[in-house]
Amino acid sequence: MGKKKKTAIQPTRAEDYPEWYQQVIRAADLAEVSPVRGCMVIKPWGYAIWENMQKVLDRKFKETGHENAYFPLFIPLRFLEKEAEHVEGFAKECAVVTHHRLEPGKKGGLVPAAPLREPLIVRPTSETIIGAMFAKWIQSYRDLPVKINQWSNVVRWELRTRLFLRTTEFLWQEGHTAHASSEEAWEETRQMLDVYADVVENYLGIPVIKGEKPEAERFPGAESTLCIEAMMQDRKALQAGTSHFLGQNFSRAQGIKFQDESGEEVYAWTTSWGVSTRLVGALIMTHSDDDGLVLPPRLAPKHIVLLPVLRDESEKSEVLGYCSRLQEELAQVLYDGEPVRVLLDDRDIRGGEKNWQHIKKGVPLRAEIGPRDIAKDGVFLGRRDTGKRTPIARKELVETLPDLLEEIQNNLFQRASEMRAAHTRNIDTLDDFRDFFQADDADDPGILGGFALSHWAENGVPDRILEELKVTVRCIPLEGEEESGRCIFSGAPSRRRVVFARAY
RNA sequence: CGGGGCAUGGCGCAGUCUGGUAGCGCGCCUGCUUUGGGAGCAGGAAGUCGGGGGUUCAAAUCCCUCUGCCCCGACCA
Repeated sequence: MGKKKKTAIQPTRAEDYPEWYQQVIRAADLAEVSPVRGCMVIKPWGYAIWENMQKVLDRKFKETGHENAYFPLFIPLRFLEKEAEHVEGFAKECAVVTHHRLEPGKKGGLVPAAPLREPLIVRPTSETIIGAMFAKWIQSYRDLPVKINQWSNVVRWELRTRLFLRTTEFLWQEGHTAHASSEEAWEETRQMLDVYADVVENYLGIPVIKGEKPEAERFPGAESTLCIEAMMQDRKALQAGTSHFLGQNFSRAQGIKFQDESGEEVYAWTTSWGVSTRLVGALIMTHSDDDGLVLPPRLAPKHIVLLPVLRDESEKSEVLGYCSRLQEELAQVLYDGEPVRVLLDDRDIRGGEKNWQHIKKGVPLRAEIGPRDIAKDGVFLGRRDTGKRTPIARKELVETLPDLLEEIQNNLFQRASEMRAAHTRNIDTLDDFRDFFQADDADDPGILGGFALSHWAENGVPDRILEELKVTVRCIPLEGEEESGRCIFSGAPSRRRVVFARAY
């Protein structure tokens, strides 16, 4: 009997994936549930990851001509009522503010007093309030396009929450733009999807499929919803970002109109697009292993942690001196256009314990530095992605650090791509489809399927087999070759395969 | 909103059926010994047992009631 290898996270992914996810978050100290229903507290290590995402996204928004602004948290009820589909889509999950004062209650405590004349909705998304402002700002075709982004929090009263993936309040950015023509708005919608795909693939290291949502999954009020879909390690799909072409639906509802070059009054074409702290969840579920979080270097709050090996007092000052000189030296090195982020962890706790903490937090590189290493003017370097640990000379470390970090970055993307490829199949019959999503897999109990690429024709009728298997159409891919075939459910003609999966 | 469960030191739990001095593991603090992959031993701090009411000589335990949370379903970035 071989002893089971001890993992830092228990249970393992194979044993209980949802519980593993929670434990990774706890072990990496990313976030925890708050005393407030459905809301999380994002702790410094988790927030630093989000800040790094924000930084790169914000830069790309500005490079594509967008400006940041800020709109109110509260939306008057009547604003939301203007777009019928939109109201219906969000009505069930809104937090509503009905009072503006607290008074001592008769039985003690405090009770709401002073009802508001009109209830205020805590924004679930800001199309309506931003649209109302756009209507004021836009009069002439010369005022267009208007391209605004807002970094904010939103509230959706979800019935079931999971840290980062779905919480009552979450952080996100929402882009809102208005254009003079349909073509230009479409171009914007598509451009921002490309920006998202770029950031998610090249910074988060998560391969995505760009696609369009089928009608049933569209954003309420949108004419088209584009999305990027990623496969998590339990082979479920996670929607990582969306970009909506809103047509003239919202501009009609909110009176966003302008005079065109011929003097005619016409409605603007609008878009909206967003990504949220859910990306942190995607990051966790894509790269982490049974020892905890694994971070892609481009987003890691720290690239390398220096771990002094302190055996006794006499060596302490020499070791710490070497470490802080190395810290300064490494901080001069540039990676991804910025100084390498080095942490010197000189806390007075045991070396093994300390080492494991950084493994669980996903720091890409760990350098153990003791008298033996210093004698050779080097460090003992551990890679989080591969688990390899080897001695390396200080000079070589300093010279190759950017390449090494980039290699880790690429390796993670590569690994995730291979994982996705291994669980993506073309499927052409109903039997195969059913097997794919429900056959027993001895290697991964409870983890089934993946992405099934099958022909499908949208007919508005929910399919019983899909409901039974809990599978949905994740997207109709935008890229890749068309191929004529027949819908595996209805037999109706189809021009391309779509992505089916279980989803978060 | 339907169905099921739970509430006991910071975290995870036992104890409740059968009422009788508040327990365990982890974590935390102190000391000694250790130290190149999650240390060992010894000592210590920390709980009005979710709130309110009742039964009883006596309630974490029995009864009533309220509140909160979790799981399954519906909703869902």
